[in-house]
Amino acid sequence: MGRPAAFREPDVLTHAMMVFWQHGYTGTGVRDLEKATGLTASSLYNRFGSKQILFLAALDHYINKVVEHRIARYLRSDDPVTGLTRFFETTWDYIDDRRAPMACLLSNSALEFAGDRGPVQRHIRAGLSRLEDAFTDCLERACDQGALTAGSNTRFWAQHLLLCLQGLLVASTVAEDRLSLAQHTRSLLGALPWANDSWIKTQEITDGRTAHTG
Amino acid sequence: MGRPAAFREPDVLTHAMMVFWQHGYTGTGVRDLEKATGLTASSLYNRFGSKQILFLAALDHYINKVVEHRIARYLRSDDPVTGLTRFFETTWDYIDDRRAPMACLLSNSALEFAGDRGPVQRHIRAGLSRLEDAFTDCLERACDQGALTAGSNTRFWAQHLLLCLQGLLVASTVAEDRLSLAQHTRSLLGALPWANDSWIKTQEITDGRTAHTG
DNA sequence: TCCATTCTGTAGCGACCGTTACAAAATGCC
DNA sequence: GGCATTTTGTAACGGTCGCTACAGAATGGA
Repeated sequence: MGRPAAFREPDVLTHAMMVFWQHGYTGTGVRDLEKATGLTASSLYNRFGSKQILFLAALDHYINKVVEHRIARYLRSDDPVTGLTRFFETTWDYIDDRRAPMACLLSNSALEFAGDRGPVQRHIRAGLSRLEDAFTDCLERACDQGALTAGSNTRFWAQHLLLCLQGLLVASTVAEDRLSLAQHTRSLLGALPWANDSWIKTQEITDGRTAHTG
Repeated sequence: MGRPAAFREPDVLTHAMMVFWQHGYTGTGVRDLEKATGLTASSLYNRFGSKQILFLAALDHYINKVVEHRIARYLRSDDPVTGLTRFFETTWDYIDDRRAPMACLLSNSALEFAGDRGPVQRHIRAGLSRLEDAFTDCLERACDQGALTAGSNTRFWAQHLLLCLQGLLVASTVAEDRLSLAQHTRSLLGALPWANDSWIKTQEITDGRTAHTG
């Protein structure tokens, strides 16, 4: 009972997420959140209690929507190798759109709350773990298909990919050309324990050359 | 002529740098800068003109002192391979000291000013270029010594190391154990085009095992 | 219809933001 | 000692910060 809310919470979280993504936690004011969501501070506080809690909800929303969507689309695709490659390649798809948020809300928040030991860090870690698990699954399937050498430590390499991904995200915010990003992505993926020359073959299919060795 | 300043600018920049490093640009208030430097806002504004300009000066100070010091100590050491390894390994030296600033002022600022196209991004790029050049030099010398395969694209691999370093820095802010950081550092460096088994040999000297393949 | 409950809009709280005006203090030069 | 010049400390500016008190609006249940 009581007066029904005039908004749908997922929409509010999506808008809040975008603002936090673009301007960071500290850089986002409650007035910005009012504009982005179309709600008044009253409603926001009535529903979420504080800016910090709203931020945590937006973080979770990011994990459940953005991250999970990319996992489902690329890392769980039928072809794990191509999916993995596409996952990385699409990381900087919006790099030229200055109005689009940059990099990844998780990485951005990780650095902004670097000294923190509170709930924010815990939520970030949860999101990164989800990615790590998805990478592991993907690599497991690549193993099963014989693309990776049998018995590879998929958990380790998943962590490794996650670490490299974060580097790629930071680099993408200062990169002046996207070509070099693509080349470095090849290198990162090339470091995995590929079986035979399955990696090279995949690369030849994708664009017909390997760029950097010489 | 005129009244002499009661401070040495390098000291002021060092203190300002530390605060920005820990709390970011937006997260640092002028009152924080007053406390950290021991100066009043009057003096700060009289000398630097604005918080933004002071930040840029602190960024340059970081590049000229912190980054340059690490370059000189590790990347220009007599043994380029060991130097490179130590450079990475010492990245998370202060990870357990909660009062120490986290990660790297350049990476932190890169993400905080991700959407920016102004002077901040230019200063960051300048600092990263300095690192890239130092990596290139270091790899060149590794080539000359026969540790890397002759004719390797050192510029590319330097950029690659820079990218991986940034990933390592982000990861170090959320890492719960430093052991895995060390293992991933081995992987990152192991992806370089080492000649023969010079890399393996170096690793055996350092700690007697390679951790993750299995 | 009246009530309890929940949500919304207005208006404003005290605190802090980056910045500045202004006068006193400290120097070199005459 | 005066004077021009620069730095320093005090005090405060208008604006924004996160947040909230409060009254009105909208519901379901009695």
